[in-house]
Amino acid sequence: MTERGAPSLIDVAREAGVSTATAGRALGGYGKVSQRSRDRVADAAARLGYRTNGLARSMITGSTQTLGVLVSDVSNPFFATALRGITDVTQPAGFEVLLSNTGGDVEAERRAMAVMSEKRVDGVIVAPALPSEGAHLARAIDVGVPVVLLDRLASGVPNADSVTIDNEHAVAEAVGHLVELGHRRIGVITEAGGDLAHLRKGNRKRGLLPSAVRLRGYFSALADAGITADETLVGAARYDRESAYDATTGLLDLAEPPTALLCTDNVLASGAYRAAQDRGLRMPRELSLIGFDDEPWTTLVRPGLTVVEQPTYDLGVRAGKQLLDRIDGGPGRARHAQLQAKLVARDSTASPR
Amino acid sequence: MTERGAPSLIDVAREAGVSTATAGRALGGYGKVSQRSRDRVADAAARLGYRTNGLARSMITGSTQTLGVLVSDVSNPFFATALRGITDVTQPAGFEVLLSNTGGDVEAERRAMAVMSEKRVDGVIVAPALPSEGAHLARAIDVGVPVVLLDRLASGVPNADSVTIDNEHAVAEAVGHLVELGHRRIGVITEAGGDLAHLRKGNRKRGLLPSAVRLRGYFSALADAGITADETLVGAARYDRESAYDATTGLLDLAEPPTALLCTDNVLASGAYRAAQDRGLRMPRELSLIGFDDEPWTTLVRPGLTVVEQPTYDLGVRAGKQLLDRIDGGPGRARHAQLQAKLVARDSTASPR
DNA sequence: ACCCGCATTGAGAAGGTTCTCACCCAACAC
DNA sequence: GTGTTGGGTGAGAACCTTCTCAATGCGGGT
Repeated sequence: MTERGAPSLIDVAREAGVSTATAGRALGGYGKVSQRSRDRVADAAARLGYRTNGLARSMITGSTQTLGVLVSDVSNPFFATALRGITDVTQPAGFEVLLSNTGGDVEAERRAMAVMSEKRVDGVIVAPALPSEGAHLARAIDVGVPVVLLDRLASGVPNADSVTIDNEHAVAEAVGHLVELGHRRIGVITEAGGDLAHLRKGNRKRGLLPSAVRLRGYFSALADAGITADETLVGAARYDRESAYDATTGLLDLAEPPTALLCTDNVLASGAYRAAQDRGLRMPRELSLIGFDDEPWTTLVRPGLTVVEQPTYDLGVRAGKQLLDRIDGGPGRARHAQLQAKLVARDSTASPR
Repeated sequence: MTERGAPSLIDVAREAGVSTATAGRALGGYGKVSQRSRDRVADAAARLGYRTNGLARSMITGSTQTLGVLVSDVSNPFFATALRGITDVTQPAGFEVLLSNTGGDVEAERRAMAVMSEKRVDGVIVAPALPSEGAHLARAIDVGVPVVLLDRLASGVPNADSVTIDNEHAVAEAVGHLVELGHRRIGVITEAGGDLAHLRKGNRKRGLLPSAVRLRGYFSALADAGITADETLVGAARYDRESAYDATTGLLDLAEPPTALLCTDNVLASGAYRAAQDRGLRMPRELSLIGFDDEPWTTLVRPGLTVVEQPTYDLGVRAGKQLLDRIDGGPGRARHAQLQAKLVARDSTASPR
């Protein structure tokens, strides 16, 4: 049926009766070719079913027209949406996306980075699994692969561009909203556990997951409002709904439970929402709840969930654009873009009783 | 800073004092190399910061260890989840995924397929945007690129493997559930418009979108239950929530409105749910509603939505496995896997008043 | 008749790896 | 001593394109 071994430029050239140089020029759209030759080559190529060998081309041109994207989980709506933003801006520019799922494992991320590098991608967008570890990213930049950080700043990677959300401001707005409504006991459900004292002291943003930045933003927003933070109101959860459910239940069981709850993430928010529902708590009268990141369900649910809406799609778009710019412009001073989230007040927040 | 032009195998060989052949063997893990040579080469490579050039390797081995994935929208949870299934099974096997968003446009899909082909991917998984058009897929198979169809069967591609959901059975179960509860006027909200008479007559599955297959399943399930279908109960919508909202409102405005509603998709289901809520209809007492495809919100909402749960993640896993098998085993008779969906009864369905 | 400029073309190198094949040398059997 | 194995090695081809550079043909000016 089909001859194994696709026809090469040499075959096309022979069929058209020209040299491979001319055939290449005609098909590749570079250099000068007479109309006559162009036609004959095009004919021959069509006849043989010729497909350019991108590998050979990339080898000589030094460009693969391919970008690497490294995220921990594509099935997470946040990353899926950002990814869509990336492809929407890079595909029209002629770039394809090589996707890698790191599953949140730094070692996997390191390997993936090496593979990207071997495959000679023209650049990489990465949401570092563990922002404290950036050595492998720095190495990539050293060998000439542009890197754009997405959603989180890794430490030890001074030359990487970044596109992130202004989490501190976002949380400040959310806390401000609650304070304005009259809340004083404001709890938080967060994925970021660990040493709270240490977290509250530091002020660097590099090396922290967004949830940690948000948690710190929560503390400083409380301070700004003149409220002394109560660390028992910090509900630490793993990154899943059930865990958030339990953490929420824990806070509501306190002798003096919070009158409002801020979730640093949408997955956690769904768990918290559920916990409040199951307890028969009337939102917003008996509990105010704020989620992070907008999603379809937040408007479907009764009461509708007040959320901090992240410009997730734009995050991807900006990262894609930034990478294209960097590929085009070559190395230089790193650029850091920070997008603003905005509070969308719905019916899950109100003044406490 | 960094010397432009990465070190090549030649450099490593010189540094290690061996031939390029030996250096290649040591680093590539093929052929025989003495321990002594292996060590010296490894040292030299580390010293120079050598990275294998995957392009050159692929050119000679004929394998890129890369798979193409073509979907209409990665940000759609369905595709995002399936994609996760794909990567989870193909990455451990040493394959990377080249992703392309077709946006549901056949022309874009055609172009993407050409690019994949030029980049010499080892195989492709595709959810055809327009199942009636399969010529470009058939062409890929002809030139030796294995193709696995995901979620929908394209016509004119006899040699492609496929992994799909048994939509007919899934819908039959949903309709059966409603009939059993006593419903006779069962409406449907669907993305598949067009010629109903023609659709009801045919019985091929190729060339139809899942929503069309489901709509046909709806008709035959009604027939099986001895209910004569009323085509005014078919609410045709575009593929978005607002349109589903309107279609639902339309059905509920009928002189004899349906007592139960089946949605052929989760996006449509969210619109329908909203419409019922806004009308003040008490579910399930005044209206029973069934969605398609499970998602977090369906359990968050009150009443919880009864759904037909698709094994979306598994769909991806199976497609990935099938493609690996095909790459491994070479061409042969096409294999078609069909996964079963299952009805998950929650609180949005009950007997009509 | 001669030379110049211009448009087009072709031969061959380059890009970096793996594969083929011949060769070397030590070890071992007869 | 000769023949035979076999591990280890290296030279060079092969993969397929783009790039470089020299060469060709031709019209027009002198």
